[in-house]
Amino acid sequence: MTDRPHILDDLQWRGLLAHATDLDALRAEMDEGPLRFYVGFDPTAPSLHMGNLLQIVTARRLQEAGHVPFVLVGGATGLIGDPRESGERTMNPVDTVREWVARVRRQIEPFLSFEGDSAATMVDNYDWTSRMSAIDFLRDIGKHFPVNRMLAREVVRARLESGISYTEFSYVLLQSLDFLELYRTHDVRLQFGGSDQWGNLTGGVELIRRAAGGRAHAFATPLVTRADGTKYGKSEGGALWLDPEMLSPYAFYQFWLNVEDEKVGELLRLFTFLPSEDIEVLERQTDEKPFLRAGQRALAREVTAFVHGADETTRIEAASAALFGGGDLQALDPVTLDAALRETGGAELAASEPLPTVVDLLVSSGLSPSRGAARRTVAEGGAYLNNERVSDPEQRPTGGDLLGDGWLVLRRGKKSFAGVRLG
RNA sequence: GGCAGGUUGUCCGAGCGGCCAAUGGAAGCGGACUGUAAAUCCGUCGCGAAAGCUUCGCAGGUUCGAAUCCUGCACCUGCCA
Repeated sequence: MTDRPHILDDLQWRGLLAHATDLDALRAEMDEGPLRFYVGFDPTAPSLHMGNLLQIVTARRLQEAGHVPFVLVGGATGLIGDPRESGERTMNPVDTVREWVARVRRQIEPFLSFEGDSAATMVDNYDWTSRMSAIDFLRDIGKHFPVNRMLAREVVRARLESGISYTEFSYVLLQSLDFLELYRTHDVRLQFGGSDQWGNLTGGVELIRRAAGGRAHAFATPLVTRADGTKYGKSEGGALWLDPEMLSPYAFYQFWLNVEDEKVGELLRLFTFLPSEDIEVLERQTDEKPFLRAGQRALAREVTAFVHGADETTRIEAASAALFGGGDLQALDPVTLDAALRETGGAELAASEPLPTVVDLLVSSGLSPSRGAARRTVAEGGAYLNNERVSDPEQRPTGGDLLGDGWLVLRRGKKSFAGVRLG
């Protein structure tokens, strides 16, 4: 191992410390030896997404620096719901939450090491929360939370007008209880999370101080936004899911590849494990020759490889090169073409005579949500068959249009490809 | 429990008996310019080839005709108890 910077300096340099409790004190504790830390994920969906990925990557950085992760999946908190400004959440059915807990656990496992000196531990707050009686909860936990302070929290204040249930209002107590529990049973002394969690994080630190007379630490990672300040993490058709069933690795890669120039450096720092020297070189390249998209390429490669694996990433890069290379699709060898179109997704149709119209193909490939939308796309000049613009919605490909072993390459707009295979 | 106000398309938000598939904004989508970037400009934006069909919290009703009026129900907000 080369002489790496101190983990806190690295996190700082990467811009991961948006808020933090006393960093000098935290550093002193870290320097005494491995520190046990925790980060939690509530099962609010069947898959984790970009925002959670930042926490996972951060946990991994800390683990690689020798500290010991406790990953909490919120089987209990997921049943309650963290208040958000947009309004009261609909409570998810118990069975659904239980299933999501299992899925999220499985999803996290590959990203951390569960063996060796700094082996991670997976915990579920349902284990201790469900056993607690309402009396104990109110006496032992509730007593430490002044309501006037709770009311002063930003989310809560935002919700006082529109309304907030007691259920969501109590959320911070549960998350604070988690920290206290892990502090007591496993000597966990650091929690981090997204900056929207800052109130919940400090709630736990405060509770440990009041209830156990202990000292704990917390830091929050920044909210990742687009250059114009709007929220990130949207890809075509929804959130940037980590589950390959919910968002294809190809689409995941494309998301990172299309990041704005202004954000490349920031995202490289936050999400990749590249050393600072490499990132600085990429930042300079992006600045001087943005059209080469060196930063975006590295970012997309690194993050996709972390989430979906190096082999898959190599295939995606080859697919992207084939489809966006500007070359003649006819000239591509069938194996490359076949591999590329498998990455983009699409459809497999039974060969029929005559072949379906372009409109039908756009719909069956998933590129257009309805036939009306597909017709519109054609009318707007945004439909392409084998990279040639189509002007007649009723146009039907012929046998001569089939590439490789029976593929048609559909494209909507500049960058949405889909392969339709007739077999 | 009482009184008042609210529930409109992905979101915000107009409409208050026919001219409403429903003004406007945002998001989305397509085109132009570029670098598979941003910004900008233009177009588009329920389903259907069309006839037409389904939408304005839910269920009924009045009317030739309802998002618009009436009744009941659900949920939300405020004031009172």
